[in-house]
Amino acid sequence: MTNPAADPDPDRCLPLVGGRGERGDAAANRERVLCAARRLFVANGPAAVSMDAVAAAAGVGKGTVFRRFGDRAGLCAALLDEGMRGFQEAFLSGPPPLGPGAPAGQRLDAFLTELVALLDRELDLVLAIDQWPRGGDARPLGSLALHLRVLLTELDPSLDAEVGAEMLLGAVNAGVIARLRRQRGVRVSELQDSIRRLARGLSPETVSRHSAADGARQ
Amino acid sequence: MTNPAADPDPDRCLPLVGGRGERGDAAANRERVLCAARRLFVANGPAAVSMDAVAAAAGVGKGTVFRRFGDRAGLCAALLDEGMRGFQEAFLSGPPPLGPGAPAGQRLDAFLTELVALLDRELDLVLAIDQWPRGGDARPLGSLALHLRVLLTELDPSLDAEVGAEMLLGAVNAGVIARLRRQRGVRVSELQDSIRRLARGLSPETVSRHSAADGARQ
DNA sequence: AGCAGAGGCGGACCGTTGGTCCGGTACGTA
DNA sequence: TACGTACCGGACCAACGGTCCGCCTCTGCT
Repeated sequence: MTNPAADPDPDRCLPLVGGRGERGDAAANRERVLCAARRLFVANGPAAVSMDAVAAAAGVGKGTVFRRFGDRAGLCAALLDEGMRGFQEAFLSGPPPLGPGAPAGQRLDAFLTELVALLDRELDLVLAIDQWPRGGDARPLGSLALHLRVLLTELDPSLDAEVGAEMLLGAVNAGVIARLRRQRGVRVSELQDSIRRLARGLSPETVSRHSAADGARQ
Repeated sequence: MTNPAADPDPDRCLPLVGGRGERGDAAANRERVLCAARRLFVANGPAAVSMDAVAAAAGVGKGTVFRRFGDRAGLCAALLDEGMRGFQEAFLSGPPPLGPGAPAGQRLDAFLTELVALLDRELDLVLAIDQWPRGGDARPLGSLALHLRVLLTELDPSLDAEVGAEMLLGAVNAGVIARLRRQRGVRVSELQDSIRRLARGLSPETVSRHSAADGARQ
């Protein structure tokens, strides 16, 4: 890129996503690619955008894109990760009820509520990423499953948190949300209600107790 | 479309999957393609098999495959439909508790239990089909959602069956089951337990009632 | 049985895509 | 300022999904 002197702006490369030792132009290009990719993914629909297009829109060569992100999956992961970061932080170290400190029941409700909101906000992107074929094994949102598992275990050590977490996450996968929101015009709050209710069923006894005792209704 | 006014043959359009009016060799070839496709999909993994390969394995030309099934999605649909037919019939006209006649609570449990069993049995295939990119809008298992909705409504008219059905189906999507079964070695019965429990949460009040009154526990 | 026509069959063909490679270039450092 | 190096770009490749059209086979009629 003949980029007239990569901008001197320092915080351009801040997004610690990239290593410190990264060269200035490299960092700038990563940012550009990420930005262009996001834009195209959301605009032209998920599967309708080629890597060529991303490179072109970003104003860089195709090789640059592949060098940076390995392959399509890598690019998707980077994109998703970007949007997910805030949520993760809020969960790990933010204020209750989403962050640590609140009773597990409340945290679970907050987690699911916020998750659905986030998915809805980023629907096009998550949809695009989710439904990519190559993603046979590597699944994004992996860390979400972990968090959810912890919450479930804390809520009721006797239930199978592994299974529960996966199923809950599956219940609100991008396809489901897209269908309900776009084709049936369901409101976000209804989705949030439903997923919370679903979760409540996981541990038949404990849940009703926590629901009443914790005031986890909201 | 040289078809001169609907053909006189009546059963031509009936079983639209295996048309009677189909020429003998055509039917044979369809069978061969379906069979080869199934084999390859399951063996070589989902995304790793090209239409070329299917045609070759079936011993027919590529054109034949596309003529028969339209495109990749069509082939997948045909394949899935094949395995799903039995389940559908059992639900629509088989004996209770899966078939009509049993209380909704029991039918729901039977439905979910059998569904998970079926998905597990056909996992590789469903996985292959599910995770195909082109499937942006058209989703297989569409009729399942409908059945499930009916059941849920019958169970408790006050709850949002649309959302519930989609979420429950999402909770047991192929990816989820594959992950739990293959990577974590979870048993099918555990999955069945969990999905039933999840469903139970959908209607907080009614469910516990039905659970006790219907004896839907098992 | 023989014939004629409809329809299926095959595989060459096309445009596009994900992904690779290497010569040239700009960056960061001594 | 001069150098080594890492990065950039876009030409390149193989493979794929899907289309097309001429040939051949099956089927229904006489």
